[in-house]
Amino acid sequence: MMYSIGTVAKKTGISSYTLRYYDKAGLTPFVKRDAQGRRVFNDDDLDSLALIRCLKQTGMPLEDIRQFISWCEAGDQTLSERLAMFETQREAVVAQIHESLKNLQKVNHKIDTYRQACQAGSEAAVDCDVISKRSSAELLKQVAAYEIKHPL
Amino acid sequence: MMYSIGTVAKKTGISSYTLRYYDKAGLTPFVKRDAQGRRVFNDDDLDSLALIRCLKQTGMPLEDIRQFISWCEAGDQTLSERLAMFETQREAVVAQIHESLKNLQKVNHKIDTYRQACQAGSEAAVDCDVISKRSSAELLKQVAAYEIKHPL
DNA sequence: ATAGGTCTTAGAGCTAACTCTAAGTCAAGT
DNA sequence: ACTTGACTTAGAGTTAGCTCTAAGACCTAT
Repeated sequence: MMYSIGTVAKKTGISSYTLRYYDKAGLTPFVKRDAQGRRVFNDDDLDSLALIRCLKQTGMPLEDIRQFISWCEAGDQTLSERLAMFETQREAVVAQIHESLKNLQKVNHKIDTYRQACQAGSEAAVDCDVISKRSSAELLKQVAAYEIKHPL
Repeated sequence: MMYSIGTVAKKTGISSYTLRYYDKAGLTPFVKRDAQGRRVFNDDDLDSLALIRCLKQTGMPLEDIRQFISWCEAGDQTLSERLAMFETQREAVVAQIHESLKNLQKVNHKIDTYRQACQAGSEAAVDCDVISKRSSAELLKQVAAYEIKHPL
């Protein structure tokens, strides 16, 4: 299947402005053009866009993504660089999740104390601001519960 | 204990430029001044900074954090707004973790295939690009393993 | 008393990642 | 034939969140 930039924008939620910006930045050198010079996306291109979005979401700057794409274009002699990149990026994602779990813990604790404060009608009544340290296991269970409601 | 802006910068890793920027933006109206007009931070202020950082990390814009802080300054009649804010923010954090788990899954899969490709010396040999869907439970186990190495 | 360090302010500059504008091409529909 | 609409380009503008500069005040140690 072939898709125009507008169609891809709708399908992916990435605006056509942004898609052109990515193209100019060298993130999508694989996108072909038609006789009129307009971009024509195929299904592989959509997969690549999904990967670009994934990398971006993990906090990778566009410049690094561009590097990765150019390794892909270069072929098999860059396989180990690409593997190393993803291994580094895995560390980043796991650390990110770790950070988020800490933030979740803090937010949960705030919810606990504000619930009590709302009941009491006053903040002063509940100022034992010691974190009721929920275990990591409990936090993971909480995420897992969300997970069950909204599967991957 | 009292701390100068420079000391707080070192303690928190937030630059003094940024601390002044936050102050100008209304995020830290609680910070007192000395006779010379210099900012003086106490331990409560450090706690508030930690909370500000937490909210920022969960993706909340500074403007919303400013709103929250001004609710805090306003006292008990804003308790329910603050509770509602944290409840919303919890949803955001959980969704964030959910996104990160999806990204982790994708990155893991890439690592799997690039390992095989590196072995084979060629990408073409491994192009069965079907995601070897790891269960969410497995992903959570992976995070939990990290968790054990680097406890909260 | 003078140099160094830390602070103050207002405001300019920077970066990443868009986001949009202007001017123009092209093809399809009425 | 002509309008509509989607596309093209180069390049300007925007936003958030810093990051720094310049000019000056003040305290402390030599």
